[in-house]
Amino acid sequence: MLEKEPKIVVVVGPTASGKSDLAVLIAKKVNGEILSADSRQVYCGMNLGTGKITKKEMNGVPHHILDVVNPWNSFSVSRYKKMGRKIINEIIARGKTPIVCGGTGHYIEALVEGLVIPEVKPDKKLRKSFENKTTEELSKILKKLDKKRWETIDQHNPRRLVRAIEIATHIGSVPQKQYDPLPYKTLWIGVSKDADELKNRIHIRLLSRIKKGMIKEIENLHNGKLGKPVSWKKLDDFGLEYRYVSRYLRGLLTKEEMIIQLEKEIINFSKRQNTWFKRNKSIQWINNKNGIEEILNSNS
RNA sequence: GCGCAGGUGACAGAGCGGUCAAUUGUAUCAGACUGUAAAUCUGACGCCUAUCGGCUACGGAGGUUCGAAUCCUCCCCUGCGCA
Repeated sequence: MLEKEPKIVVVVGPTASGKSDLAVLIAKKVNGEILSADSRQVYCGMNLGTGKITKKEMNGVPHHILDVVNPWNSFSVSRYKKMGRKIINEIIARGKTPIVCGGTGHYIEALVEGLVIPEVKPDKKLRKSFENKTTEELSKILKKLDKKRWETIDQHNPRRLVRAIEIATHIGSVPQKQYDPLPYKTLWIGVSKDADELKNRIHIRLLSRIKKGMIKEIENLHNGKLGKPVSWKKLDDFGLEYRYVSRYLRGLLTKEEMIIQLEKEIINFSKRQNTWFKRNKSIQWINNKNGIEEILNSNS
């Protein structure tokens, strides 16, 4: 085994599992810098609702890809991958270890495993024109444009269908799925918690976030206190805290309903995250900070 | 205790003579994932069976009917109104 081969560490797991703390701990041990892999923490001003790590919690460890875009602008996996790759190279050039930490599987797949994203930018006009089409209609359109992709795509998913049509109209067809993985040795660590404990952590964390002013944070986003107002639609699309708190602010839910529904959604989300990570057989699962030392040593 | 409204699968809540193991939502379980990914989407969900199919079910007990979750009788229970 090559001694000096650059290595990266990837810490994954469902929301509220304690990834961020663990990543900081690892960073301290291996002289690392952290790259967040979270599709919501990239936005400025979305802190409490996303559970973004605080300066204090960072404990001196540099963190990247947090607060890189304003919430009224859009972001994408593709941009994430480009930014992340650049930063990883810089960290390695500095002789340090990149630690990717987050719960957005798709982003990690692009950044680390190298899922190649077709170079077709979102076409707002096209998307708008398909807004009112039924799923069946979209499916038919795709079938005509790109039979091959049509055969494998989820026929019921309008969002995917639109994207596939978008790619096909711009470059003829959807290219085959391919990967350009990072050329570094990768250590995958997953943080797992048993279902009841995770639920409990989610519950406690939600109440604490509300107490710290999460509702105000979201109200400010919509009121434009950060520069430009973020539309209700956009907040709804951010999901979870942003979706349910904004529905409460709009008077669509009572505070109690908001909390109950939101908590359920967070739990469901954590299950979806688990489903995603489960298929990556390289991940070594641990349920607390103990034993992390062994994993780091045995794989170095 | 008289009046009215009800009792349906884990819960909510449709169905009101056959096409009902029973619409739908929630919960639960499993899954997908090519520039929105905390988004978006799929499947299973009474019991037995690989499948065909079989069995038990709509508060309880009877009854009418070729056939009842659906109609009738009595009983039990719940909510609201009047006492």
